[in-house]
Amino acid sequence: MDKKEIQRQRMMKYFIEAGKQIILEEGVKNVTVRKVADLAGYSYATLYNYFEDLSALLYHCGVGFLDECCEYVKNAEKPCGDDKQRVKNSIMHYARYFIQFPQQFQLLFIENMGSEPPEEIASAVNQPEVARALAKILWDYGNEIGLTAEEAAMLVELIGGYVHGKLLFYIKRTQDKEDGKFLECMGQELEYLLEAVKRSESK
Amino acid sequence: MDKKEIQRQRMMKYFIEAGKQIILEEGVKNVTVRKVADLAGYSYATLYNYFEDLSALLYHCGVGFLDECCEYVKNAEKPCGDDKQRVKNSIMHYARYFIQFPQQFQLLFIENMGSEPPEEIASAVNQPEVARALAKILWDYGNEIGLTAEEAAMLVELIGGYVHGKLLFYIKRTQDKEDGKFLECMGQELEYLLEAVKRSESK
DNA sequence: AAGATATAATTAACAATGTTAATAATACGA
DNA sequence: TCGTATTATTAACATTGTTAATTATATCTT
Repeated sequence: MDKKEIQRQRMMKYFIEAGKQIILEEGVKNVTVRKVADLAGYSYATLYNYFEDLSALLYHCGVGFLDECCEYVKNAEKPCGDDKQRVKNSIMHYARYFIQFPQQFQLLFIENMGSEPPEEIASAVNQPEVARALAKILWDYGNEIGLTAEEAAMLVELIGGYVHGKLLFYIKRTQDKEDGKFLECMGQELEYLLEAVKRSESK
Repeated sequence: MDKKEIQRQRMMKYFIEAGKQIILEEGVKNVTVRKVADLAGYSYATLYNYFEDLSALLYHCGVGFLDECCEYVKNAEKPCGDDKQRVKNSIMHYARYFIQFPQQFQLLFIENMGSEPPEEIASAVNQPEVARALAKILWDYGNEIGLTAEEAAMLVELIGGYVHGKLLFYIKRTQDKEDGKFLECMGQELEYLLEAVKRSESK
């Protein structure tokens, strides 16, 4: 009965894996219907039996990468250090992931898909688990140091905006390759912000 | 002698104006060599006598928009209010410009040109006047409230990252149209950050 | 001023792209 | 085993950026 569904899922996975591989090796803008189908072992038109269009396939690739990113961040949680350092470390690992895989930032935050994500993965795309997890970590920290709910929410927005803005600049700059320096600066700036917020609270 | 140069500049302007118009009316990704040339009153191949390729034309459009943005921000400077409010207002106007003209943010910060900017406008693209102006305003403010040079530099990075990150999210969300709410939140968040930094300084 | 030459503009053409329609192959049920 | 429904493939189309070949225009020399 849902034998068909199993087969369909499997086919989709073949195309998605091919797409992810090309994204990693050649970049998002080099993903082409024919290349993906070739790599998956099918003809280009076959792809359209499983995906509305190319952007639907790319959204599915994005979900896959988001899962990997989420796991990457979770695995990096070290219990050592004080609360502020733990929070900072989680955010830094999130950034580190995209420094390591710039194409995924390109896909998830920069590339214009030209159409909405497929319904079945819309929430995974628009409210990614990793984003919610980081927001929660930050929110809890805010509460711990005595921020009001509004202040904690603003802190989440401030840091979320800051991290993605910096990453946007980093990814677009083709020449800057000194990852270490970039992450080092980001660490200092996060440290400064978190410390300022904390000290401002205990005025 | 440089009669030729004058003519060349004029021709370039025709194409650039056509490009800017299409960007405003149909968006960056709908700019096409043939459309631009049509609107400028020439054949598509003629464009290549004046621009290396399409992305060179787009860079020139970007410079034009950056100039307009710079003027927009400068004209919005109101002398009323305290230092913090003046600084906040400048940043808000910068953001307001891109809320009003999302296509320009798309062009300047999101779109992947696929090649480096033409040499003669590389600095205007990479270190835009408006960015330097805003950085200076913020830096001066940091000094006024007693920050060290390093701290002031970090504040510039924090706010620059934050603003562009938030704009990135706003521009990519196709459905959210409530500009007022977005700018209102940004105002509150900037206020909170600036206040936190100030209070943290006068510990 | 007239012909020769350099410069600029246009048309024709190409390869690559996403996408769809027509066609071939395959699987499945009676 | 035959007929039908499903799935895969090939052919085709319109657009895209870009270049080569060709035509028109301006400039210079005598």
